[in-house]
Amino acid sequence: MQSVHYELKLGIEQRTHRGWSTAVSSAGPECESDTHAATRSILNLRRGPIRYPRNKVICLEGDPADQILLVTDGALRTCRAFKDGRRSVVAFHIAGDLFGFTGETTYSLCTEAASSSKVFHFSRKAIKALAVRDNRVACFLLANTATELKRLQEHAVLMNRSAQCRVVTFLIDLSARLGEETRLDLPVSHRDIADFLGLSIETLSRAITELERAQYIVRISTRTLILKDRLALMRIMS
Amino acid sequence: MQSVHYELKLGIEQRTHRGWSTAVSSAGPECESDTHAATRSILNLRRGPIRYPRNKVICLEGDPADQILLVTDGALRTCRAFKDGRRSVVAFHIAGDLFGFTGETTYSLCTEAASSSKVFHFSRKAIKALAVRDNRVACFLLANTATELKRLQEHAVLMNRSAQCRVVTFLIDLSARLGEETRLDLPVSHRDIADFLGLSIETLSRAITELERAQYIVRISTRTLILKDRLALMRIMS
DNA sequence: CGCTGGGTTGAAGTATTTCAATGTACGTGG
DNA sequence: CCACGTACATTGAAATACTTCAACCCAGCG
Repeated sequence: MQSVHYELKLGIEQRTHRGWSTAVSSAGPECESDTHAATRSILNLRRGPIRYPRNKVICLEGDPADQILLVTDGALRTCRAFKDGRRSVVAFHIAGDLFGFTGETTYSLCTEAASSSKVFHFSRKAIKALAVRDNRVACFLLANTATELKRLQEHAVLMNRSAQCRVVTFLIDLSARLGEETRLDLPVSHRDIADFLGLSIETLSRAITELERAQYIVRISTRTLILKDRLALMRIMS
Repeated sequence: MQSVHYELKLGIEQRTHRGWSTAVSSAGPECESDTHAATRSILNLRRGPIRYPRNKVICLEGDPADQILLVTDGALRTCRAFKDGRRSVVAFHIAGDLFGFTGETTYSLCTEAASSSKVFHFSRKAIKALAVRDNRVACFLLANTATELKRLQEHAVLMNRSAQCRVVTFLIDLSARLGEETRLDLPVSHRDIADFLGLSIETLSRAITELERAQYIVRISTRTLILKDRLALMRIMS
């Protein structure tokens, strides 16, 4: 295995990419001084990286929740499928995101590769044991879970808003997470985005078309957009 | 101040009520053995209880996030209001719920009393300091945050479903949280529920009327329902 | 070359919202 | 105790945002 540099991310601005080395998200200034040590301890427990092709199921709903994941490349989705063929995507996880911590003994959601991805696996038991010994680790996990919580709260807020607003917010948000101001390479399909935003793919498509017609964005291809007029987009988010 | 018994809740089933003594939610079996000690440590830091009348703002969006709340009576809502007069309710917090932990330095949501409520306040700094010294506390906070996360995930899933399904799920869910099988005393207004479910009050009202017409529930008053046919309700949740 | 999966676009259908009117509970003051 | 006002809830009819259905396009790939 090649030597690896782990870069610490304390804010989206500081995200950097170097090979497949990855940044681990940290929330707030809570344990700032100790975050580095905590991530290092955790990373020592890593297994992988394992490579998953697009649409590969990583954790199934109902499986024992015995692992925690760190995405180093690509994008994962946590979702639930219904009998009628519909599906909800609850969250996307991109490079740098550590997730999968839960109080439950089994996963209540399914985790799949939304695009070809690389993932570190951690034994939940081992991390838990580490957290009990070392409260920098516990604090780190707490901060991480708080970040996930915050993101989901914003998502909940978003769900009461119009299709146009949801789409724009998603695009701006994703561009921030990816650390790209203007060029946006969608790491997930329209289907995934639609299921995430609670819209049909058609409405999503139409919303994007509308944004292009208004000259706020430009479509290079279906998967890459240029956010041309961020101010106007922000205004739509209102 | 009267002597108080704090009852530990490890599952909804075990919830009990005795005077204003309260149960503190704990998520999963993670730190099971230590939860009691952790809650005791935390509770030593309590200030209050403070009584809030309905609609009283407790934390404003943008305020420094320097406290954590434990509801002992009534119900709170965390929400965000928009310029156009609309509002999203992100979560309800009822007796036994500890919340407000965040990685951010300021609150991103507003917390208000959804009904007349009693609340313990904790200094976030003090709790944080405690967590750093005592990792049972850190684990407890982690478990608690994980519970909040889980609840929000389920809510996200719910938002892609029909109005009828959302309403039924809300009712069943709330009855479980309140520990009442059949009789459901709504601790929040229809307005609040509608904003929580992303529906108009009219659709909410119609959905409930529909359930009554189908004989699945009975309306004692606008604020108290009898869940008559849980099986049928479950079927609608599908 | 044609197939397949994903994306776009238009027209028709539908669930939910909005608007408007009526009803009901609750607290206040006479 | 009743009258009154206000806030909340219900119900119907009209409007609409979004979905569904269907056709078409387009890129990647065997």
